[in-house]
Amino acid sequence: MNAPLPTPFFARPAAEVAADLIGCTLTVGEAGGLIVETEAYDGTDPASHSVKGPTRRNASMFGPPAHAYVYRSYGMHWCLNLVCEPASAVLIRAIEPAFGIEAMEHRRGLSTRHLLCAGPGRLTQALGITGADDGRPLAEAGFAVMTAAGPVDVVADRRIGISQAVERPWRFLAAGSRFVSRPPTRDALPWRVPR
DNA sequence: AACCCGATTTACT
DNA sequence: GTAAATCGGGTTA
Repeated sequence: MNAPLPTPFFARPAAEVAADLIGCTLTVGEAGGLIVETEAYDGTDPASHSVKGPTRRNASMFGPPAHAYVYRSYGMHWCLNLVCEPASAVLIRAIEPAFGIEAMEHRRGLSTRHLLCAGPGRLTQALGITGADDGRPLAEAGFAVMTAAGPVDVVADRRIGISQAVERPWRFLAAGSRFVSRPPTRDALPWRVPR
C-alpha cells in the first residue's frame, strides 16, 4: 500500500519534489494527513534562506536530503521544510487532516476543521513540530511521508509572503482542496493532471 | 530593517 | 464568503 518515500525521491530539484509531494501523506507521531500545499526554494532563488550560502540557521538545507529544516518565522511560528538537493527544500504549507485529529485540535486549541493545518505555522502547531525537529531525518519512527494513494490534480501558482522572485510558479496545490492556506490565484497553471 | 505568518477586526460583495 | 488593515513578536544578517 502506501510505502514511505525513499531518500532518492527527495534528492532532486525542490520544484519537482514539491509538485510530487501533493497528495502524499505526512505523518508526525500519531497525527498527519494529505499534503495539499507546498512551496519550493533552492540555492539559486533570491527568496530562499540558502541563497547566500550556509549559516547557522539554514545549515539543514545544506545537509542530506529527506531531513527536516525547521525555522522560526516572524518570531512566533515554526515552519517545516523537507530538504531536497543541496541548498534546496520544500516548505510544507498545508495538509488535509486525516488522523490524530483530536491531538491536533488539542495542540491548536479549538479551531475550525478546515483551518487546523492550513498554513505553515498552523501545521507545525497542530503537529507539534518545533525547532527541536530541525535536522530530524525522515523515516525516523513517527516521522514519514508516504506515497500518494492515487493521482492528484495539481496546480502551480506564485509563492506567498515573499518579495523576491515572485514570478516563479513554485507553489503547488491540490486542485480544489478546501484545506489550503489560500486558494490559487487566477493565473495559476495546471501542472499535473491525472489521466 | 526585514522576515516563506496567524488571529482578529472591520469592511465589503 | 473574501479583502484589507493591524498587531504581535524573535531572529537574522
